[in-house]
Amino acid sequence: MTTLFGLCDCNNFYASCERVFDPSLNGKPVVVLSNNDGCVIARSNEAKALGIQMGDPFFKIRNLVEHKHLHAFSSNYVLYGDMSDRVMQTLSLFTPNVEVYSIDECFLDLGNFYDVNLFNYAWEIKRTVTRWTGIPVSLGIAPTKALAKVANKLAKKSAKANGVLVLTEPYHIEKALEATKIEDVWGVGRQYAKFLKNHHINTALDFTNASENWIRKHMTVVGVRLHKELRGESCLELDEVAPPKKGICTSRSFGKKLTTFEDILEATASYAAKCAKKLRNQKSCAKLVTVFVQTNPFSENDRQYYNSKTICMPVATNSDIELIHYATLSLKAIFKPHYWYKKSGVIVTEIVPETQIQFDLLDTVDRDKHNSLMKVMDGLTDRFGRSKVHVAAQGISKSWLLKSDYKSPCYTTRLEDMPTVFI
DNA sequence: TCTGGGGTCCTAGGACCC
DNA sequence: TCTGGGGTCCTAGGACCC
Repeated sequence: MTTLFGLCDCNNFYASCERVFDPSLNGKPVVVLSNNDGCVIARSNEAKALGIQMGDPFFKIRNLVEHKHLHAFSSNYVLYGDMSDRVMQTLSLFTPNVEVYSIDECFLDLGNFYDVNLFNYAWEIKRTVTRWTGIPVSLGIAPTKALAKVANKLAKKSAKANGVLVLTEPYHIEKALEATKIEDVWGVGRQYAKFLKNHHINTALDFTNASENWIRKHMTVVGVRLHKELRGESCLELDEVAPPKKGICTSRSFGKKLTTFEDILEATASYAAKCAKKLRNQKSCAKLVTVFVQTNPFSENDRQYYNSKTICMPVATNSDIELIHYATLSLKAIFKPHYWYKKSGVIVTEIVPETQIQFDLLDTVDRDKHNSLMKVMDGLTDRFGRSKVHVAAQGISKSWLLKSDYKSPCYTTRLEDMPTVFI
């Protein structure tokens, strides 16, 4: 069977989302910042042209806001998630089999489309997505996922391709591999790129010409899979249904350095509640909860500390109340006074479906009561917005809150102005 | 002053068992 | 004191992705 994959990805996705709702930003340099307005995580083409790099700390480029009319936005994930759904829904009209690979990327199974004019079809997809959602996209089509990635990258880079590239002819595939630097290949990160270049493998084409045994020896079976994929042998299938997550993590840097147990507990309790909500969304429970804390590694004058503690809970749970309880115990075990803390996080693992929980004979928790309480809380959250109802440990001072000074309005959602309720 | 967050997969090595 | 092979499970660490 001959395989054929499309990879559609949104150009400069977060920056494009901000533009959809404020067209006056078109043609101007735009960046979107990470949580806490820490560093740059998305750039419009104009921002790239100013020399701004992915991951640049915002404080180092802040001067460009004034001097180069740079527009900077705090990240607004609710908006981006919503726009992502619209793009994915539009794409799924063009083939029944799609894999949402990330918030801004989607693989399309085009295995049944060999007899249509792929070039025209690709353009139809691109035009429709842009017309219906306002988000510009690029589309690469090729016989394997890794080659579709190559095609997508060139589609974006080449002025001639202008956002669409179909790679089905061996000659075109070879030319594309030759034009792709090894560090730009999907699955080749910084370490492998350095290693491969030391062995005179500078392009994707060089990589396909290396021996499989040599690659297995130095890059494990993952490298071998990539080798096959780039040579046109499809090894990676389309994963239409996302498998349930094996671990869920919520962690943030604080808006400022914290030192008291109470402040850090408030933040950590909130992260525990977020993990519980993520678990409920995927209808599962977790048995292990890990809490970590750390100081700011960039503050060279501060004494540094990192520690984590994992607790195995008696029964797997997805209740805010229980997770906060055990997260608190974990935090108590690792918290040390007189440090300036910058970040904490909660990780839940050993995740099982809600319906397959091992109960404990000595369990004293009224689980039915917890479950119905969580249902009520989720219902209120859905109606009135996030953080309107929560467990008291999450506190009201919120001195740990993230900085988010440049956030755009919630264009696609509306949060009612309701008072916060504690339980 | 100010440097993100959330994931996956693979391997090597140690502990332990028969 | 010396001697073997094979299996499983767990963990830490390293690589990668967006």
